[in-house]
Amino acid sequence: MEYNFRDIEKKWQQWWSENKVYKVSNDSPKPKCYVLDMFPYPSGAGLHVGHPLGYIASDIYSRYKRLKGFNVLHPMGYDAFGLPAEQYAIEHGIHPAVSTAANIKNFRSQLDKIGFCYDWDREVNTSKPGYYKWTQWIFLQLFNSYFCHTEKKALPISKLIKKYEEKGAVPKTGEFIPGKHFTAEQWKAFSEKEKADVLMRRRLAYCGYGEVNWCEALGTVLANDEVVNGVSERGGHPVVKKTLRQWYLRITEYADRLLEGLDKVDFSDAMKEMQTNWIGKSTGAEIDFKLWGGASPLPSPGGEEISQDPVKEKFFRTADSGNWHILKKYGRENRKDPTEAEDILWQRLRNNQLGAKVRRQHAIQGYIADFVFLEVKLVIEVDGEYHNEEEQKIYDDARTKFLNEFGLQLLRFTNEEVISNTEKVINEIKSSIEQQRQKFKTTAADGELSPSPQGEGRGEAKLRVYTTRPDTIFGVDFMVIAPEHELVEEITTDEQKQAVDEYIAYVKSRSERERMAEKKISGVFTGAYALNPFNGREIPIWISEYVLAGYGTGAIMGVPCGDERDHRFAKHFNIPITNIIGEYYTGEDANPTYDAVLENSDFINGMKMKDAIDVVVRKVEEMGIGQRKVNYKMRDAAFSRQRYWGEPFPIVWKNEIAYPLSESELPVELPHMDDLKPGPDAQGPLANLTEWINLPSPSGEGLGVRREVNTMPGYAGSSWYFLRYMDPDNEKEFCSRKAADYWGQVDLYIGGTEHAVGHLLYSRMWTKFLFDLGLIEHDEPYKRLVNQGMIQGSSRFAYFLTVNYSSLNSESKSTRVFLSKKWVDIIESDNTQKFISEKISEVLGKKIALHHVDVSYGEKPIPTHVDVNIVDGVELDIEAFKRWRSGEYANAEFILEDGKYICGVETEKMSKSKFNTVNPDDLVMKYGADTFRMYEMFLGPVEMSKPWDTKGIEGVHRFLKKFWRLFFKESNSPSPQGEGRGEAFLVTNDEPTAEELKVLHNTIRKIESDTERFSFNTGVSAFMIATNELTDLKCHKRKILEPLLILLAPYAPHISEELYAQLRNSPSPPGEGGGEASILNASYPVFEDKYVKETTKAYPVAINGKTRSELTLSLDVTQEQVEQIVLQDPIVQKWLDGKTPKKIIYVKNKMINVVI
RNA sequence: CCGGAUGUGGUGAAAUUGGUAGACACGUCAGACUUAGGAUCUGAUGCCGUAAGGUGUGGGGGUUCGAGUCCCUCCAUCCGGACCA
Repeated sequence: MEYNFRDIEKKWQQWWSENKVYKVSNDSPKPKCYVLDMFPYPSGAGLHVGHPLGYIASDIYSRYKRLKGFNVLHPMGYDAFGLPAEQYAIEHGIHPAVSTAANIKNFRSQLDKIGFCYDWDREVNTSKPGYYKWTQWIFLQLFNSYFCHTEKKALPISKLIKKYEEKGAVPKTGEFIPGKHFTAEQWKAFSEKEKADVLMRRRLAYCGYGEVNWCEALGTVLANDEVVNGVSERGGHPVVKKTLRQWYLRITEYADRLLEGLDKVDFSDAMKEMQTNWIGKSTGAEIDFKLWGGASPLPSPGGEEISQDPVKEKFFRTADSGNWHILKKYGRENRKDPTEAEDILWQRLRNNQLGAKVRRQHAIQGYIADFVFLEVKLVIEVDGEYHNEEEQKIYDDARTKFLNEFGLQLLRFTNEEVISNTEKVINEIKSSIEQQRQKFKTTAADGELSPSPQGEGRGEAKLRVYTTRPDTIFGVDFMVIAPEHELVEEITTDEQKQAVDEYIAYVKSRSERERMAEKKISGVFTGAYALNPFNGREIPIWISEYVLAGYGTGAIMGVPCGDERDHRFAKHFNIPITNIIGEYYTGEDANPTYDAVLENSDFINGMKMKDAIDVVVRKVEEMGIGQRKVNYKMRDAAFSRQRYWGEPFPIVWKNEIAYPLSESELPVELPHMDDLKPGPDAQGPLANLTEWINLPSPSGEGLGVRREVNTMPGYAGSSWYFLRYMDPDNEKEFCSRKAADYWGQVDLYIGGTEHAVGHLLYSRMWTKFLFDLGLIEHDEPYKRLVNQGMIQGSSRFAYFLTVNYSSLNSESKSTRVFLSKKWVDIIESDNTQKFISEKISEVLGKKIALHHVDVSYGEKPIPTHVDVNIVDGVELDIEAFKRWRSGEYANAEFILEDGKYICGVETEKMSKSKFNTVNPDDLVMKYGADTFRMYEMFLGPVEMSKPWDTKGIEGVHRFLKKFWRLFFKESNSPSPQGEGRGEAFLVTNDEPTAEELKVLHNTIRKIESDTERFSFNTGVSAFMIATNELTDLKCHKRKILEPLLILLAPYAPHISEELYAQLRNSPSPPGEGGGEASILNASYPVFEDKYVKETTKAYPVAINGKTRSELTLSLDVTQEQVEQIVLQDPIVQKWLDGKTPKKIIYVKNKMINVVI
């Protein structure tokens, strides 16, 4: 009887499905085991052979654990929301719901063919309301929670409100900063809007502002990888950064716990390192540097006294050289100090008292305004008595003009006005704010939440940097600020303005990715200087894209002798380098050492760098110019997308305040839309659905309640799906506590490293959050993580030259001539084109009498991808190639080698466009699922990336056939169908020999340990070895084959199930309820040491480390005995050549080495 | 650029703790059986060499009786870098 895998696999897949053999119960006396594959996105391209790699590994493991007596949860489902479906809809007019459903259907049918043991009754789909209701529900919990820094966990926001009502938000130590801190009384006086804004600063899901890649031409926001060289991938339109209101998850609050949690999980060190780096915790200090105008003092015009305050000095110097009166202005200010009037006004304006945030003494384009409401562009000036002075008037007018040019409204009061008629002044300011607000249609929320790296409520002109190396403070030779830094505009001098503007424009056109990937050093000098607070040294301030706005303060101090990037920067721009680390710095390369003894470093001279760090930080804190600071590279996770195909937010807006919907209003279903074009003002498509957006006001006031139109990102649904599998149909909860407690953590999670920092961190955070709320009992979702390698494509290339020729009786023609690889290599190396040209003439000449042939000399053969499915190894199926691509190459000519066309080979990413994808369906059809599964495993270690080559699959298929022949004699003559086993069945009930038992038990040990440690490739090879050995021994004994079959069942379930049934003398599947007859419920064979014990060992005998001989010795020989035996060995004697060995090394059970 | 990983025959790979490098397969070559072979079986196969032998795990250096494995250094390739999932 032959191994008819098609019938066998079909039969058993059907039987498994009909009998629901993979259905898993949440209630079992067996120990539980949760094996999970990373959530697949059902892409339109379907599965290629790379995808199932991890699924097969986890399937083998699941089946293995089941045989070992575990209740195994092994589910599968779909991360069905996502950008590709939306993009497909825009391009092809197919609704995402439709294409996604079709993709899922295809996906499922592909999976089914491979014979996985998923419990399909637990399938989940993130785009179904029954699922995303709970995604929205969890979002609401995040929205309604804050992170308590004392308890280091999430708590309900109601607790925070209570705290504010009772105690306000006052600092335990340090100064009370208006705008940041407030008293309980102030809290109570806040408007609803103000309260909402304050709370928004703490919610775990919050609204803020963020930059996106905006493409005006496409009217849409683009993903980073949709932007190439500053233009959109589709269409090549320009892309710029645009600031939009966005939702965020405050994952940064969990940074420390995400780091600590890594100690509790079994992830690879590489994975832990990647997450650690991503979180990027660093300890350092923030240090303020005062701004300074320039290196050499300008001659003092008119004998005016020059300010001693470098801050103000700076603005004098950066002004137009003709503006000598500005000096006067700052001279005046310098004398003035905060006036009584200013103080009065400040007390009335600060802290949002007029519904807008105010800054005092804030620098704008080289001017320092007394008060500025940035959000409404309103400037308040309080003047002394000297505004009648002629020149001051000129200046004031010029200034007003200037401010107007920048769209700033200026309001001017005298000191007396403010002091004597404060209310009037306040009212005037109030109405101006209103006017301005109308004018700009901005909201209070805009200004409130815009980042303010300068510190709240204080407009002093200083540059705050973050550094992890405060010890290098005296090695600072320049400052670098991010191009987006708030100070850029303010500090840039007129001379440098053009250069800076050009540079900013250049940076704006680049993606963050490109900025970080850029090798070339770029930057521009602002013209401004900062002062080193310790020695007063002037430090030039530069702008460069290698400093990112989002990290630290968006400004760094450049220490070229100690930092590689700073060093390159200094070299490139010829900035002199200060050496503070003596001979540690060679002048060639930076040395980031911590061990050097500091030089040129004032009060820390002679100190070791690592010791100096603390000294400097303390000094900085003492001086009040900065503080110790822990920083994280990780940023809060952007949680909204300007897209259609995602979860709608359960949020409505009223008067610019976000209100959560109640649980009873969930799910907020995604409304149907036919046209998915973007909404106005960079909003997502949902913004076009007026009737959906606008809701009647709950209090009956009519209009004004609008739905949130953003949708959630792809990782929303996938951040908690592992919990839904535990209780997929629960309509009352996202997952019952009972189910969550029963299944607990995922015991084994398999997926690619591409999720290392995205999905894995988010889902870990959500788990911690749900844990904080007391909804689940684990705060780490995945106990053990295995990363599968990527299967790359092995592309095949054909090479052609375009040849022009003419025959004697017709006009000239042009044709493509494909050259086999050999000729291509010859052309590339020897340049023997004449030879090739003759070949071409020869080929063409067979058909027509040639008159003239013209090969474009100097042109190399052009490689073109060939579909790997029409190439056998490297040999091209020319006939198939001619039919390929609707006959594009039907008329091409071929120059062969040995009658074959040999293709070139290159390893690339597997993708349709490279014609190197291999569909598992085809392989399953040709060789069967069992062969396919085992071959995928046989390719190499699961964790390793490797190129796919279908060639080797034959070997695995041969193995299964050989294995089959241990049970059945394959007859050459076809036997009548349905006859079942007859005399062809070879299995006997004879007692096995010691040798046979040794083979079996060696295999049990090997397979068990290999499966346990995911070494499936060596596992497959162990099956091959066992089968080869048993074939040699002509072993057909039940007592050997049945345990072997159980070992094989996780790897090749179909053939095992069939042979198991045959062994049980039941040629057809057991009937209903006959589950115990299935191999799935067999018990795993137990390894017994006694069958594999050895008494002797063939030792390699090495002379000076080189193996020269072999001696078989008993395992219990002593060193003396070994020396004696070894010295008598003729080969050893030959190598000794009469000499006495210096030493004989004998390692029991390993080797013997004779040292001469 | 930053971070991670990987480099072993013609190919995929094995060598679990520093101890016989290349198991198991693919491919290739030779042979057997056969009307036939893209079936099956047998043998050979890292490289140089008729052989003895030499040489060999990306390159260079080191530790060791002994290094694919440990250390230093250089190089190459692949993956990820926050709106692809």
